[in-house]
Amino acid sequence: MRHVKMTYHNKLLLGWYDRHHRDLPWRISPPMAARGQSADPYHVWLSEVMLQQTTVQAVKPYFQKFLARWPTVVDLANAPTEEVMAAWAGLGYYARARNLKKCAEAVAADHNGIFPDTEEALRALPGIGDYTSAAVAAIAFNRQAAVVDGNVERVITRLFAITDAMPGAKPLIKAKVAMITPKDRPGDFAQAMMDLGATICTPKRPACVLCPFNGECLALKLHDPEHFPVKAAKKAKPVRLGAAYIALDDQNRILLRKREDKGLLGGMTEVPTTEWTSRIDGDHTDASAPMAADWRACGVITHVFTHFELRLSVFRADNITANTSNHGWWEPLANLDAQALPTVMKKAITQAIPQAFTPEKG
DNA sequence: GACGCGTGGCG
DNA sequence: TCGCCAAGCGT
Repeated sequence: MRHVKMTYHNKLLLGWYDRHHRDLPWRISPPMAARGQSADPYHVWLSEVMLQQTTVQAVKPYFQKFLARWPTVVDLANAPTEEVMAAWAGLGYYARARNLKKCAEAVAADHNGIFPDTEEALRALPGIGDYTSAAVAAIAFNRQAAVVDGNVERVITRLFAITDAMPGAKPLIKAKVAMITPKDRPGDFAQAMMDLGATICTPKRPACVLCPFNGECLALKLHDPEHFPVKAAKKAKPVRLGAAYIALDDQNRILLRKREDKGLLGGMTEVPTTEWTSRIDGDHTDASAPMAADWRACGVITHVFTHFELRLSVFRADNITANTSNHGWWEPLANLDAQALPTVMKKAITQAIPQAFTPEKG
């Protein structure tokens, strides 16, 4: 009885998916899929890592850029880490880029440049967790893996009206997904569930009237789909303060440094800053600057990270004698676009030098 | 299990 | 305006 019901779910969902197929750069065309082709594992893996906690819109240009520059996983494995970090700059969660490089190196060195085709073997690679291993196994290798991301969690908790709070409900959700994942077209099933969550079963104001499950959904029967999934209240975001120093020499070069490989913005490039503390220690001007100079205040920029809000006072000084710094390097302003500068650093530099960066096109 | 970890878009 | 949050992973 239950098996018959779930088969019905699959038909509803895959029917909807075939009618609403989204043309994304990492997917193969429906005619190719109909011929039994699967997407390139390298493309699937690269897109899935980029899509971790990141919107399709933001990922598209980065995916195209990476694929054009490093057409195969071996090309990526052989690339200089600094170039990979610079190409990732702006996309966020930079540990993903560090692990992306490590994963490519592992595939090249330990798997002959060929991605392993099982969920378990994929799960052992750097940066590949429960979600990504299942997604790559299902989408690239046609494995019957239970793919659970934030979209699927939302769809499943609504479909079955699961009232257990997150993240405690994850095992139950995984079990439900495993129960309804078909042996036939598991990759399409996974992508259909995620597309449904992204376009119909949205966090706010879901379009239930258009949903293929609207005759089955228990949360809709309760007239409260927005109530699912149940989540615990979040903590308040603390504020941290600091100062950033835009140092320019007489050749129009700016002083840059590389951050430690671990932690916040790990491995990325920055301008000199003070520590980011919960209160102002000293006046955050000349005393905390990287060198003595005629520092001029340029205003304050605010940047919100995952777990705190940062307010940076920006200072600028010109015509500095370059050898007065004993760490970092002096980079011509014309080369700023090619640096591994995270968005918060671009904001600080732009505050002091409005025309520092070339606007992105497309 | 809880926390650290970016960014940009949207209502 | 501003809080929410998006195809999670590592520790």
